[in-house]
Amino acid sequence: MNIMPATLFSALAHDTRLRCLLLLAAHEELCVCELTDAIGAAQPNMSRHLGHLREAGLVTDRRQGLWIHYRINPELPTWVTDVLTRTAAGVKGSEPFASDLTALAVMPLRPGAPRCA
Amino acid sequence: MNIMPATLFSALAHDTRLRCLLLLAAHEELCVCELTDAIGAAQPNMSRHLGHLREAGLVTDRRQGLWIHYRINPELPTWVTDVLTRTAAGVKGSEPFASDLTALAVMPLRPGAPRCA
DNA sequence: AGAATATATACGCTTGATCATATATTCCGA
DNA sequence: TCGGAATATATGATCAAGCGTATATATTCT
Repeated sequence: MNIMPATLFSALAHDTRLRCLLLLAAHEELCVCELTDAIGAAQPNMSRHLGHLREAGLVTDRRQGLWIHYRINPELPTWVTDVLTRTAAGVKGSEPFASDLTALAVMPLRPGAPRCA
Repeated sequence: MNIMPATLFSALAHDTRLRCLLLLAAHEELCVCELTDAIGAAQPNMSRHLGHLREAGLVTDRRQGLWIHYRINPELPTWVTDVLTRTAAGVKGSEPFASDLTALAVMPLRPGAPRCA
């Protein structure tokens, strides 16, 4: 698995995408509706940003019924996951990243429940 | 010293700027002509990219006579320098970053000598 | 089959990034 | 004080990023 620095950093350069990645770094796997709800983004925007991350090779997707679950690409080179880890540590407790985690935690209907939010 | 993730990653998202930062990470302090020569960029472009890095707070500049020396801002939060260190380790030996270091090493007239390249 | 839900894509638009060229500024040396 | 070198900035053209709206696709449920 190879990734160009410009590809990585361009992907991280938009807050919506970085917020997605940090949520995924904390939760292993999340579906689009969870990310959309936690971040409060419009659905088409979230879809496009996730597509961006997918094309950059940073995340992988898995369809399960109606939902598509995203996770951080497990084949990323270690330096890339290191960058993500350090960034997560650096922004820990600051907005909007902190709110994203709590918003996800209090989200009422998450997949696995009969109906998604 | 504070820096927003989007600011950092936008700055790193362009190869010319990343190459400058990695050169600076390896050499403590470099003047514009050294960076321009090592990377092979057009002078106005280099100036604008350095201005971008300066406005982002990633580098500081110091004027010494004719030359302006740049260095990585020593007041950066640790997570930012961590990101830079990990990135440098990740791209070590790959192009164009490897060539930049050798190009700088063989540069004939570097400041301190009577005339810059 | 048809309705409902989750996700993705297409289109038009606005905004911002990058570059090439030209010009300005700052400083050195004669 | 004048000329030239190093660096910065302005300008205009081009191109990609991002967004809102609308629409398409896929899957499940009835």
